Amino acid sequence: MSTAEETAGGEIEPWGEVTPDAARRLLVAAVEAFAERGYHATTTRDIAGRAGMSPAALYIHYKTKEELLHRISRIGHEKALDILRTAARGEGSASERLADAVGSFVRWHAGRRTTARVVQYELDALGPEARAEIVALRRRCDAEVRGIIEDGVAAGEFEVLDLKGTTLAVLSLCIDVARWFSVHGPRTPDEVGALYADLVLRMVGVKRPGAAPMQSQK
Amino acid sequence: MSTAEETAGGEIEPWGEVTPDAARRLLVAAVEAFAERGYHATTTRDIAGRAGMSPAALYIHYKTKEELLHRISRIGHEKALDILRTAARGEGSASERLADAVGSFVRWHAGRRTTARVVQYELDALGPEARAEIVALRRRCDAEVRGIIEDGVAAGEFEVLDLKGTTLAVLSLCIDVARWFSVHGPRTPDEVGALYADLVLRMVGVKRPGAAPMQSQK
DNA sequence: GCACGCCCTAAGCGCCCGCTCACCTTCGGC
DNA sequence: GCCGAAGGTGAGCGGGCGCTTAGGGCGTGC
Repeated sequence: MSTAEETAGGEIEPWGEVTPDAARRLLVAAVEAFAERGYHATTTRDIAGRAGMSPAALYIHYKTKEELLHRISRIGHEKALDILRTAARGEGSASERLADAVGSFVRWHAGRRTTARVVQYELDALGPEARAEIVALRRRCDAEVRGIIEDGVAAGEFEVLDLKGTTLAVLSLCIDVARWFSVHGPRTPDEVGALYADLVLRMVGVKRPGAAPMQSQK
Repeated sequence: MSTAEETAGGEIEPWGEVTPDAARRLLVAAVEAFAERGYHATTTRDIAGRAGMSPAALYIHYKTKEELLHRISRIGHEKALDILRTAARGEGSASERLADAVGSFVRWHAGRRTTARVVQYELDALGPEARAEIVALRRRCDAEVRGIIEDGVAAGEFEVLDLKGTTLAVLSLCIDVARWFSVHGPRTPDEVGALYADLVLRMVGVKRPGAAPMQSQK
């Protein structure tokens, strides 16, 4: 694999699946620009400039500016769904799987904040068809989390009054990390993940969430 | 007061303080447009059109499009701060005040979703000075919530491991309501407020949050 | 009854947007 | 060494943007 699929942390290199190289550089530039300024405030000239190309080069690899956003959104949502699905289908109790899901989901939103910001907050800039495709992926994310909580209720581990509302709140809490998290802030993605896993276990009524929590880094 | 300061619910009519009438209509139109499409995707022609005026009329009352956003943001944040301050300085235990703060804050984000969306998500479109002013208001909101949680910890009602992190998460949870809430959805603002008050009490470690919860409307 | 000041409009300026087009370079295959 | 495809560039088009300006109704004071 010449495109460096694996990083030191064992994580798959993001955007590794996008080829050729020029198309990937444009896409990465677009993610940065969209995250900083928002889709509508970003110009195609800015994207091309960040990728070290002329404005016209963008249109060799992408039909429109919206196609860039669509591709980013789909890849990002597939990654998010993958994270939640892996945690949901893992071994362990519902409490462990929920903590794992929230922890890794939050780590992704904090660590890959630029991508997450675009993925979670620029949805409305897509046209109706593209939007519908992405919304379907989001519903599958919701179903994964709801499944874990249902398991916990069935097993008597959790105590929730409103299954759908609680699921919505848990996902909402995680997603909003992309809005406020800053690399210059006092917390690492791991720390936020651990904090949020604990908070979510409390939300679903686990008695002693701190008994064997995910370890904070410091 | 000829401008209908009070509504049936006893709530102050929003934007009642904005005069003259034409300026208020333009501001309300801008709130709707910004909430629907985002600040950058909204044109001054669209705002003026919604207010039933020509594009030039906007500039009689506002110097720039950004001044509209600034005014909306300041008024909205002052309202949000007022809601939290009222709850924080009320009577009752820390649990009751926290439930009250979260409940009313969430009701505002759901019931006045268009305003809240602009206020919470279009901050980055402001210039540096205006942005700094709004950020200061946000910090005061944070301080109000943190104060209640501190009180609860001191009184032995709450059990939190990370005061600042928990405060951040509580506010984040409430704010994100503006992103997902829909008037076409199955929940009323009151119901979401009650649900969230319960979830937040659980997050801070209150043992039996449902013992005397805020009543749902139905 | 008429001059004045307050709102508002029609028209349009200068700019920059998304996107296109004609042309140029590079490079592997034979 | 020539050729065509792939991938790039410079210039620029049509249009919509934020905002300005000259001037028109119209209620009000006297």
